[in-house]
Amino acid sequence: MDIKALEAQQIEMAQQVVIPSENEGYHPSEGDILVTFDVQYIQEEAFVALDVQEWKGAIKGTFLKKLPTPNSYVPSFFAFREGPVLWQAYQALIEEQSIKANCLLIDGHGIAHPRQFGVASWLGVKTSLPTVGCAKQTLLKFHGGIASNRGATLNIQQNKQTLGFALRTQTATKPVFVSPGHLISLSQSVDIILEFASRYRLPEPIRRADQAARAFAKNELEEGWNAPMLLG
DNA sequence: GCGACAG
DNA sequence: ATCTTGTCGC
Repeated sequence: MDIKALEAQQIEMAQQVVIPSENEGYHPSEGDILVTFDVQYIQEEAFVALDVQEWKGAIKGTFLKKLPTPNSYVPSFFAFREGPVLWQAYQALIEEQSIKANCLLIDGHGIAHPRQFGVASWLGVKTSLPTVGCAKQTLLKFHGGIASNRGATLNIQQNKQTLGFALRTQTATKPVFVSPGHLISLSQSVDIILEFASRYRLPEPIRRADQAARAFAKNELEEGWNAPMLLG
């Protein structure tokens, strides 16, 4: 892959990202469909899991799709590897299951990225849907300590602009890194992640998608629609 | 120049 | 992401 071309494309697409102010943009309503993505890779095959859940409502199930991976992974250009695969899987969810999302949750970054364009922003621009990124590692350095209680946050800034937060989802566990991808505010992004991370460090939909993708990659689940997995 | 670098 | 078991702790 040509890094210069990717960089140009990244900067061009980043200009399309919209991050509303605190009181505007997407705010989940009861019954909204939230779709959460995760991927496992074997060689150049991507095993994608889409967890479907209603806001304040039922866990609907998981859609599984196997796809070829078009691009290799280049650090800070993760969106170009995983983004197209997430996009294809979401199109299949619409076409095969007639399910459309009100908001997408991505295992990765939104605008908390060196060029403000993580995979959540990529998918947001492609779908014109609100997206939230939640990552286990940060790409941007930040200073200061974060309080140890659940709900504590620390701003992740670049050029004095807040791009996301380190968020403690459980008392005395490592924080996760939350940032809006598109069409949602910083504070709403944190609220959604905190709401979903009621018991573990990672939000439950991400855990479900991760587990489903792993089982799918091991051939323990079949491609297509799967009823909700039991237990936690 | 060297190391670090979401998934 | 993946290569990899049991073990410790809440």
